[in-house]
Amino acid sequence: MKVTINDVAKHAGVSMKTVSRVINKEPSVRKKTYDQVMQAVKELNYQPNTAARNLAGTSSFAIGLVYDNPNAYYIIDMQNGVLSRCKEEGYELVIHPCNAQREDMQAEIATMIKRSRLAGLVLTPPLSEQQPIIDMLDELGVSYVRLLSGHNEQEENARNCIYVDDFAAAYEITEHLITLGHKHIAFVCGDEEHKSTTERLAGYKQALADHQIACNEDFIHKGTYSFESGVNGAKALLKDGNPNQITAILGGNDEVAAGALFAARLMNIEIPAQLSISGFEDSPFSRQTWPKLTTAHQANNVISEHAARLLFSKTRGSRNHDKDIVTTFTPNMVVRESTGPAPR
Amino acid sequence: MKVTINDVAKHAGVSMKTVSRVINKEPSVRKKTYDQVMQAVKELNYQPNTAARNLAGTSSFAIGLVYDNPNAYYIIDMQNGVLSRCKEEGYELVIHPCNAQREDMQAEIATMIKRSRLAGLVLTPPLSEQQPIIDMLDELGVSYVRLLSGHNEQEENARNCIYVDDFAAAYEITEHLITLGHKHIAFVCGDEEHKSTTERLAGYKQALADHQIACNEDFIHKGTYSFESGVNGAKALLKDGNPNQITAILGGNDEVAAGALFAARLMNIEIPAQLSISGFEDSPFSRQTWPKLTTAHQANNVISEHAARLLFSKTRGSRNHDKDIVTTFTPNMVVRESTGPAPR
DNA sequence: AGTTAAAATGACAACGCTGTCAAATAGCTA
DNA sequence: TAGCTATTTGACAGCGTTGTCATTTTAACT
Repeated sequence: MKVTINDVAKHAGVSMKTVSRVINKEPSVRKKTYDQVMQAVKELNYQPNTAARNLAGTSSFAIGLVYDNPNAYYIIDMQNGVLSRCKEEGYELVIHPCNAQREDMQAEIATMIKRSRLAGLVLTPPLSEQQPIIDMLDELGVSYVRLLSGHNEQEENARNCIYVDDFAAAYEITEHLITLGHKHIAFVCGDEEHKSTTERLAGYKQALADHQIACNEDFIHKGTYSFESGVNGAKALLKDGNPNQITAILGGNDEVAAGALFAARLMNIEIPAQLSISGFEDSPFSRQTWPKLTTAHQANNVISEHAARLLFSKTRGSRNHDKDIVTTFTPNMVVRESTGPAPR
Repeated sequence: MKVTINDVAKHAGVSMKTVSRVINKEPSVRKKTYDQVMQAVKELNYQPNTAARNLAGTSSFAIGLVYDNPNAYYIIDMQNGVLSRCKEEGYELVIHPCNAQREDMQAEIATMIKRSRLAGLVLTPPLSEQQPIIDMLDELGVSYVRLLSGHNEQEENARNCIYVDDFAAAYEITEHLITLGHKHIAFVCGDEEHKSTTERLAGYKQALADHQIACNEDFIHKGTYSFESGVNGAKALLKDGNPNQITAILGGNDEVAAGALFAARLMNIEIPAQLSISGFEDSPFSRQTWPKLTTAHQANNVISEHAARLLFSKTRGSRNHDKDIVTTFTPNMVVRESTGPAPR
């Protein structure tokens, strides 16, 4: 029933170690030997025991995905991307949702790493932005890859980062609205402490500046990345009969935009005839509102797959070529029905 | 740096085996000894090595979550529920998304079980409904828990099932609509092969029957559990000026309902003034539409936590008491703004 | 105090694999 | 063909736990 490496070795007429070499794709195994072993593996339907490999080997065959993010779509995409890479490499994925608020979060992560002897970690925002965590990981000597908002700064410490250029995306969307004739464009920010918020806001401001549109601080509403925040933000911006004559709202993400859409509906405002609204991220969500959201497509599963790729390239003896790993992703604008020409 | 069980043993002045007993909460350890060991564990900050435990022990410290479901909210909730239980028990969770379409799915699952020597499996619908998979698991001798639509039938093989009573929930929602005066109530089904579809449809029919309302097969639209299907379903049901005078639509789930909402909007139908729409599952989604959806709340994280609980109660020497494990959950109706009195 | 059963603890060999290092073989050159 | 190096293979000892079973300690009796 249970097939061990020893069985395979006997069946192929070689030593256990040679089988091990084949399994691990180590070099210096003659083609003929390799084939013999593979044949035996197939015939016996041998499955290497992960626990034993983890225990005996230098590094384990598991990586971790750590997140503190309430957005289900985001997480699932991230997870799937990393998972697909793991499958490819024969690694296991240990997922670890956590709460940045909690005091013991760091200790918890450290515990997990030790217990599972993780080979590496993929960190998603906003955790990836927290220096204390990074410091702890460095101290523990675990390799990790951070998903960050921004663009590759060519810095030394950028080696283990994957960037999403939110600045560029926000710039593009804002410019799109400007081209449509909008002059009073508001922005409902996501969580202040997320770097994506800063980046998106900066892109928005830059686009305004480049088109000689003064940036009115009243047009910027501070909020969080949630539907409710979108509702409140839009309500606040448009209250008292929209004195600022806002004709477009940029949502911090799709949920915020959906919230703004919701608020607009409550106020009997026609979208996009009277008000344009755009989102961010292109979650499935943005296709399930009415009207559908203009947004910036961010292929989270691809991004996270590359994160895992990068991690593996560092973990193992760089068998992978770093060359084909993209480290900066720029979301593309997707124009749908929620944005239109500015009303006059 | 690395603390082993041996270090703890020395520090506490006992044998390795005794430390092991403490770690595993085995009986027959004197309180005094127990305290000594725990103290040493704390002082040295000892973390048991999962790989070694998996290798040496009879069963491993990992369970698997297998799913084939595109619904991100559903998966995340399920995952979180199982994960919280795992954390409690010191287990790891191996997640395994898969595609029921693929030929090699079964082999893949078997491989995963063998590689990781999983202690058990949690199966979510629709995979949990597929007999071939169940047979394979039985053959492999792995313990598992199935999440199913239906109610506990007290059958022998129901021992490892957690039920969600979709029948009752559909009945409740339909009755709610009937009470509001609706007589022409349509149903947009989810995927035909999902048991939840059958159950929900049956509940709907039963409610109609109990209230002497004839069931018109034209009111039943076969579709899938997707937004698009909701759009298409509603369009089909209401086309040509709504000849059937449908005043309410029951969506197969929240996404379908949101799709119906979308379609209604396209047709300039007021919700709920002209048409009531209700969903199913109470995903975050249902609170982010306009108007918010009436739906049936299904606490997926609680449900899955109980699934894990049940699994652990079977896996280990029934240290857990089966008694406090709920095996049938009935979703509660949540009335929001998408349903209202029937127009006259 | 002496006997016996029950409870608590410990010694030691697995678990299935990989790292280390030594041995064997192959591929050269002279 | 001997002599040498580079390549390929194998023997064996761990990795950090737990299972088995023997041993010691405690408790509960005469």
